[in-house]
Amino acid sequence: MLAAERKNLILEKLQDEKKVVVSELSVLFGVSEETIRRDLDKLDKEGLAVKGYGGAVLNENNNLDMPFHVRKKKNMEGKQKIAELIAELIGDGDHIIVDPSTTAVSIMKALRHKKRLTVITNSIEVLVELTDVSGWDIISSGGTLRENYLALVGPRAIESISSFNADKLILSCKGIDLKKGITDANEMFSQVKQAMMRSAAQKILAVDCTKFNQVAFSRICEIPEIDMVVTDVKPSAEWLSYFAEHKIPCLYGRQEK
Amino acid sequence: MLAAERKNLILEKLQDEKKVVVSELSVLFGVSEETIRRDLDKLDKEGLAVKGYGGAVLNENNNLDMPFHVRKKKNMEGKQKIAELIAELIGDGDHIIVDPSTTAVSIMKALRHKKRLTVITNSIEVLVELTDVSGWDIISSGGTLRENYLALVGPRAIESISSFNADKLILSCKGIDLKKGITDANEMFSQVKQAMMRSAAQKILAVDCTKFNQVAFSRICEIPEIDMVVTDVKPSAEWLSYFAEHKIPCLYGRQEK
DNA sequence: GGTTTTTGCGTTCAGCCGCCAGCATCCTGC
DNA sequence: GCAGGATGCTGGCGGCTGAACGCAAAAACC
Repeated sequence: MLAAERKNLILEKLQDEKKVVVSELSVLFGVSEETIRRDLDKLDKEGLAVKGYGGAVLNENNNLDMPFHVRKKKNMEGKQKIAELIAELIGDGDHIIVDPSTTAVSIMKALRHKKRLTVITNSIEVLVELTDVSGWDIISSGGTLRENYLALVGPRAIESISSFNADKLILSCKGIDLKKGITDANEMFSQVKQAMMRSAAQKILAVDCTKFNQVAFSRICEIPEIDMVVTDVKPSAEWLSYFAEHKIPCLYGRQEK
Repeated sequence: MLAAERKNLILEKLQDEKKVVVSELSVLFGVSEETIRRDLDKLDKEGLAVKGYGGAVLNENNNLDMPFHVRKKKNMEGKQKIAELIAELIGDGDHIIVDPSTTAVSIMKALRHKKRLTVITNSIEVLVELTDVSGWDIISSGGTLRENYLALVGPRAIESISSFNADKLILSCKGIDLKKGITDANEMFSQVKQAMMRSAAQKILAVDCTKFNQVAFSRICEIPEIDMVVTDVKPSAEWLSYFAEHKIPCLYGRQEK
């Protein structure tokens, strides 16, 4: 029995049972309790466990803030809430188009238990997220990789998306404004998104609260072209009356403003 | 027993059993423990294992730490060597087609300093690797995501690849055999690779030494259809004479057999 | 044949583990 | 609420085994 191996096994047990007891581990591995305590010390120092009296408990906190996805943390609960709402709108066997956004990735996580979905996307992150689901049809548009984005754009992307007819589009954007409509960071993206809108029967806009009253460079479409809006927090009265007036259903999570 | 071969076997054992013990490996391979330690050292440096007292345990961590599970595989120096050799064959401004493989990812790293390359690929990993290079044209074939692979396949992938005419193809495979030719794991992949061959003027096979005399399920092509072979270690006399006979240049790294 | 790489040997060094003593913490009974 | 016993923690010590290092021999490469 290797020291490192024992440490891994303790960690596994910890993850299964959320806690471990020094005395149990001692007899389980046939080593002294001091040794176990030293192992737990290390796990504690590595931030994987929290040592207490008589044993240790799992440090759950650590699973979420992985070193890399720092930027994705921005308004994670909001995106999570949106994802849950969207998941209720999608049925087994649906054909959906998804654009590139961190919200879209959250939505994919929330859709994992659905069956026989067909997903069409130009987002590399969405593809990566979906590599290990089974029974789905996952289609990547072709296209040119946009520098510093994990997204495919250009005429080839537009052309390939245009050849599909999907049930639903999950659309994201950089800004939504009463006067300027729905806008995105650049023309490449907005052109692809326009193609997506032409290829989907129902267009669902998934935006978190930070996008309201923002204007970005390139217009995707006017607001009434959207069939439904899903967001995390209740929009202002102004927005709600606008949506009501244009008969656009608007779903949102709990908390006010 | 080749050093690299031994290292690969250790890695396999490591992946099977999650841990290896220095003393065991020493008697298993009939080499001294220091030699084993040096091997484990390399595996540790490559991030594949974590060396500890008395042995090493598998490093599962790297599946999670990257934004996407870019799993590194065995024989990293071999792939590195191949990548360096390939880099010398590629000129600024070239149009190249790249298929999905870990070797291809290594090659992309080695090509980073080139200018104005056009890369056409169906590999998601290659796309991710290239998101932050500037001045290149990076084109993704469309297609269906193959479950558990980060690769696009199917008629759409084939169709879009067929619409290009590239200078060079960097081809990988699962097996190369004198009788059975060049083979890959499944039909989906080999069909796409055949399309790639039709779309490229020069076909360069990039394979590490472990692929020689291996036969996989689905044939990609006969060996003479390849224009050049690049590998990490000097192939056997049998292979060298075969290549000479068919006038296929063969580049390789240092060590014997 | 000269050079580079790989391997093995022997010495020195460092990490792992168990034991023990002293201290901190928890628990029970009153 | 508190006292005293029980249990667990900390730190030091020593034995042991594996690790690191330098050097030299051998193999392989050009």
